[in-house]
Amino acid sequence: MTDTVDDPSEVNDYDVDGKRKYKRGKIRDKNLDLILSAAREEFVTKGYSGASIQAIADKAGIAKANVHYYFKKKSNLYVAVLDGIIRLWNDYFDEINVDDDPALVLDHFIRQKVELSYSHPKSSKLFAMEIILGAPRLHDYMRNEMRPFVRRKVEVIEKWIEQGKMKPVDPTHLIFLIWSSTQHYADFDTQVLTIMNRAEYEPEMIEEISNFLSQTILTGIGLKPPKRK
Amino acid sequence: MTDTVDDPSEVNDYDVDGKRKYKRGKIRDKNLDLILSAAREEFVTKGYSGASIQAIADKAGIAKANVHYYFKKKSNLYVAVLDGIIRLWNDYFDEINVDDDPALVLDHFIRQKVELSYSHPKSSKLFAMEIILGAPRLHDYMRNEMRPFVRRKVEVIEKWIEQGKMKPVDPTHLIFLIWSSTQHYADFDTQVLTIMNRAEYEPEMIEEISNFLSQTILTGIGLKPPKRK
DNA sequence: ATTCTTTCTGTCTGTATAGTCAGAAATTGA
DNA sequence: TCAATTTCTGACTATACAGACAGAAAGAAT
Repeated sequence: MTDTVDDPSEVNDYDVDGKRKYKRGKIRDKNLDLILSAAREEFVTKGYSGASIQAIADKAGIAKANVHYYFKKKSNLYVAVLDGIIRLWNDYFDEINVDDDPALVLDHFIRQKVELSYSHPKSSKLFAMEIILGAPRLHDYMRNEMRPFVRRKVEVIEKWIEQGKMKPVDPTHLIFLIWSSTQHYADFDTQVLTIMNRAEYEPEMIEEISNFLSQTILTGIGLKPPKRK
Repeated sequence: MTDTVDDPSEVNDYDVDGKRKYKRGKIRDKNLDLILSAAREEFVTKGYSGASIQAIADKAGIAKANVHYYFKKKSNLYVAVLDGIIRLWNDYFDEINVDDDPALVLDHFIRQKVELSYSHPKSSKLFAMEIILGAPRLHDYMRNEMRPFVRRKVEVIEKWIEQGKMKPVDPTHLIFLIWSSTQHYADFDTQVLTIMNRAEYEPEMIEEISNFLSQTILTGIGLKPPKRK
């Protein structure tokens, strides 16, 4: 886990031999957890500037000064929250390779992303907000992680096309299409639900959405959507 | 035009007979313009809370107190900006009807939305941010304008399906798919450009994007994309 | 029991910022 | 020219908030 304190040298869990100097207490972990999830909630409903440490502290049931004990500056807390989101994202990213069946892989990818939007809408929104604002804190991540990730997928898709497994389409735009259409249901849930006249998503809707997107996109690029029972 | 001041009765352009009491000056119009576009810029890069009236005033070349003369409260200015965006949106929404050719209409709709994302990225972003934050100021608009708009389109698409003009797909999700995939290029431009390793969009890219989306989506719902020369 | 470390908190400070206000300056209309 | 109206501004107020800090409380290790 990335250090959550400002200056890692200030509170260092490990000595020079890599052995623990002290047991990282349950207290610390519990509080970090409380603070991080309160922060996620606060940041996503108010935006970075609109969020207040006091509100986060209240939500977490912790004194404001104690939040500052764990995270010296607001921006550190924010980065820590984003960090968690990126880790979550990466866990879901799995690699694909040339021998795989495009239809199966893309179907799985789409369903996975819809699922993620459904299970972690707040994370999706926070990530979206950060990018809309110009991603000042995510530039490195995007250059160093996102771009290579996309490039690897693009290469595989290009091979598939060479092998005649699918119609020649621009793989990058295909990935954008999948990202945008799936994340839409998390990021714009307010709009989606208002228009569909619902209070919240139901599992059947998620199934419906996945089916529609998988069907439409796969067909759109000349693949036969895999059968679902 | 909607009144931009807080209490419309305070500064009223019209007397009881509906005749102008005084000519609305060029000064006023010019300044409203300056302020609104500075505000759009500021809000979209900082978010609502992060934006400061001072910064907006500076950008507009107007004293802060004078900004408050035109817009008594920050939130009024913000709403005025959103108002402008919605008006712009509505101008682009054109009605469709049963006799139209689905492929032509949807192709046109997609290209129109990509074009709008390209020409007004900031408006798109601001709108997106507001919805992500839960659309506290847009609930009415969505219930009263957006939902009926979607419903009208949905009805037409359903008729098309009955007439066998296209595959049976859920029209609402189709509209979401078009919205999300097109707006993505405006809202997430930072991500898109970083991944594509470009500094900014070029007209050819816009053409490329439109072609890809129109091709893929139309094919996906069983329509033959119209020929382009 | 003693000492060391971590955890916690009340209080304080400085700063950024929305919004007010009284009156000056400019513009317009007669 | 004069009076009415709009436009503009500097100075001020109130408030919300991030962050600092010193020291108290709790916990762990010996």
